[in-house]
Amino acid sequence: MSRYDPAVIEPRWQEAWDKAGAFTAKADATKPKYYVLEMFPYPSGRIHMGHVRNYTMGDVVARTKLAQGYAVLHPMGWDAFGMPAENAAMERGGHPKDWTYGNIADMKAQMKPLGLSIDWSRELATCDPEYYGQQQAMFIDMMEAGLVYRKAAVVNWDPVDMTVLANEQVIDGKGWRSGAAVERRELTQWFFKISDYSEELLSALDGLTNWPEKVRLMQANWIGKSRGLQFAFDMVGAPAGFDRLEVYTTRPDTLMGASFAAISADHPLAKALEGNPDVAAFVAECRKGGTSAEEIETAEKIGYDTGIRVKHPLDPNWELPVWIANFILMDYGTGAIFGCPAHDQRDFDFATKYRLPIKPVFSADGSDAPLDEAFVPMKSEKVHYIRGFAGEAVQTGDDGVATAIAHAETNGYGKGVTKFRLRDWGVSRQRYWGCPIPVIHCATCGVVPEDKKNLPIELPYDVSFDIPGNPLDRHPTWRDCTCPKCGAKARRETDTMDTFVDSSWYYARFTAPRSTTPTVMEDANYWMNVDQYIGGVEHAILHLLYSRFFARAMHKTGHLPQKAIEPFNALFTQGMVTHEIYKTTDDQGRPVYHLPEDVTVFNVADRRIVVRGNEPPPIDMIDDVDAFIRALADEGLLVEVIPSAKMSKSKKNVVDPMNIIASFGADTARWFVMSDSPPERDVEWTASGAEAAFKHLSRVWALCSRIGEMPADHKGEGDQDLAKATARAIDEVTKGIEGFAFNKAIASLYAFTNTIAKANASTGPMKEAIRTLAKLMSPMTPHIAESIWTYQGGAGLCAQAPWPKADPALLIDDTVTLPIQINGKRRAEISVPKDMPVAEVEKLALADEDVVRFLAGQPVKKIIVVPGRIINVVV
RNA sequence: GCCCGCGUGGUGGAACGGUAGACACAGGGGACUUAAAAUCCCUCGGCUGCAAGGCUAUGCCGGUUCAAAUCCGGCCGCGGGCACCA
Repeated sequence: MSRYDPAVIEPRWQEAWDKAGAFTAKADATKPKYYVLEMFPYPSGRIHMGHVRNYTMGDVVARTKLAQGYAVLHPMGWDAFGMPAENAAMERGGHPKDWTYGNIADMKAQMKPLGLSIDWSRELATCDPEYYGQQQAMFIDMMEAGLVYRKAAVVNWDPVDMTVLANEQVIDGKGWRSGAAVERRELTQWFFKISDYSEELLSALDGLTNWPEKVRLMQANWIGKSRGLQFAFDMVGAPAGFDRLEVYTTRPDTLMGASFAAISADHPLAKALEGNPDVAAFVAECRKGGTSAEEIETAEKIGYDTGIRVKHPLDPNWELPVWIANFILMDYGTGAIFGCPAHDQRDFDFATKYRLPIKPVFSADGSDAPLDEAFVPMKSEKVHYIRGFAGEAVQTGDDGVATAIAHAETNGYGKGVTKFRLRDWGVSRQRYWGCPIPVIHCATCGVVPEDKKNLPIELPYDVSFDIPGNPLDRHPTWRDCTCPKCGAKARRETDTMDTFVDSSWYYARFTAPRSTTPTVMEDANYWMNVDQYIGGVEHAILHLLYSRFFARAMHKTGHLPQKAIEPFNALFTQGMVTHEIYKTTDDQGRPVYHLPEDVTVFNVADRRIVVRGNEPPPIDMIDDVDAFIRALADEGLLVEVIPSAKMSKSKKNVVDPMNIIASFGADTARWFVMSDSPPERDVEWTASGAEAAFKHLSRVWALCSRIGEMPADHKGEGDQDLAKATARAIDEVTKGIEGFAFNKAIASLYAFTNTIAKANASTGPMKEAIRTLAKLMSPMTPHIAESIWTYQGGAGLCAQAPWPKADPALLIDDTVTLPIQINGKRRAEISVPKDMPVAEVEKLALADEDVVRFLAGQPVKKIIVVPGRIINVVV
């Protein structure tokens, strides 16, 4: 066997797999199916290490399941609509379509050398009319099913560019291009009625037992079910038609601590008061800045006293002022609240600022002392009500709320209401590079869905990006059309869909990617659901929640079977790939970042030093390390190392996977991203780690050569030990892969490799062991595994060979070593037969000479024996 | 501001509530070599001890338990999300 040369073997095996059609998904009634999917990429043009990690994880699962006898579906596609394509067109000219398809070709060319077991015949791109035409058909179906409507909603408005901005394009409250102060402006927009499914999307989370607990929690909090009291204040001094002010509160037990009422700047009452120039100015002030919750909630809290008063529901003589406040959201509840500063920090800050009363309703011990900050214990905690009006004086917050609601209902001033924080999904985007909303505006018929036979409504190619705004708006021949209902001249909707719509059903499309309907029931029935979905935790809420909603909508409109309404049986959220950042400073003190390949890292006397360039300075004969470092700094060579962060172009802490593949091969890149770090955690890319991975693969290669050259009749003593080690490796690697503990699987493979290298066994068992090693490595490093497999006489392709099974008899040891603790500290250990009864183990433990010495005659109070685990003696 | 997560040697990490540091990287020492690279062997949390060993140690403080990195409460630090980034 020659030298390990990935550049030679990797293309050869990739070709062999292609030729064998090894990864083409084929429905097979005789096999169980397995659908593994990684979140599809946005075609930025370059793959990065995060992609390599994500797709390698999916590939490990897919290859293992294939070996275990499943019919595997492992597809790949492109989340191809979105802003970057338009930005590229604006910055560099060119067309979003050309840019996108060029990027897809580039990225595919970079993914191919990784040797992923992808069925490329199912490839799809969301920007392809074949895909988005079906999405338009479903939009129309959803309109007919009552899941789509229009309403006014606020957007970020750039008053200089006269264009809508994405939250990302609002920086410090200003438009990213114009620099103008952004305003919130209302626009009529299209919405999906995801709120129809609030309760169901929440309760169904309980069934997602193979999802990370944290993702389910985040989704539950996002949906935000709450039980509270809705009631109306009688108003004094309000404009005509505003007799009562509806408010919703989740803490009705704090009603006696009310010190003011506050309404959103978007509240109808605020609008009615805008005749007053002071109010108008204040409301305008509130509308400054972007629409994001982060911006609104971190903005300084400001308020305006309207002069209107409301009467407290429990005391008609008690009046509270009505304020307009910038931190009240119109989207949640009724857009109006009562403020209880004693038990809500935000209200506390507001009350302090505007000198409003702060009256505690309850306290920990029943005292009525003034507060320095809001007292907000958990609702499950018991508190002393000083100003309670319902239920016990000492009760939990939960009970306080329940009795307050009951009190309100009995006395007729309010009622218990369940509300959700989840808002309907606004899908309108005033942008070109997205799926056109298939709707027509007709002067006589109103808003009419396009006739399905006219689908797809394709994006026109002849558009320009030289002026801001949506090019579709100023494209007359595309925009002008005829009404499908009455045939009169009409206008096409120029909004396109949120790209989250595209990614909310691609998993279903993969089951029949070329069909002329969105899905084909037979295929969806066979392949759905996705058995294992893998992607970044940053998608924990929006993408996954939208997909769960969309699957339900697709079921309602006949595009998915009932069983697919929860499309992802198991979810795994992987961590990011990070790298340390190398920084120097230029003459003006501005930071300059350096690519990892443009610096040199070395050690001098236990000090890790990084310098610019590819050559380390001469380091022999250094006796004063500090002086040496100072000298480097004076020459401007010394590089500052900033701790690892997510790889990003702006910080230049990126490693191009293509460079790694070019120097070490795909197997090394794959092995490294799967080793060391647990997959859910961030992994730091280190050059030394990649080299170590390559070294290890070379060692395995050399070991394979050595075994191949063993004389056929060699006999060794260690056959049984090797058989046991093999069984253990099979067991541990299988469990590691199935439990998404790839790092542990790889640790077992290191140990197994070391065992084989040191083993003194006969030739046959040695060959058997290394073939098993190759098969166990093959999900991670498929190419080298094929070479070893073939060299050692394995039948057919390693990729298609069955997964090995561990002989259970070989996994059990006859004797176990039990540590003995005295008062919880490990003091000794004994070796006992694995089935020894507890009483005998106790006797043996107490007779142990170390134990006797430590006990020094003290009486034993208690002895705890955890069979097969540990013994603890308590004195 | 709100929601969620994470924190273990010089580094990445391992550890059904049960021997903290598996497996690696880096470092140190040695073998081979004219030399270097490669390879192989030994060592490797800290303090202490000739040694056997002892003490100490999982961000910080407190609690539950025979036993806590793990469970509970509080704090600190870092990261993700916050509805028009994908």
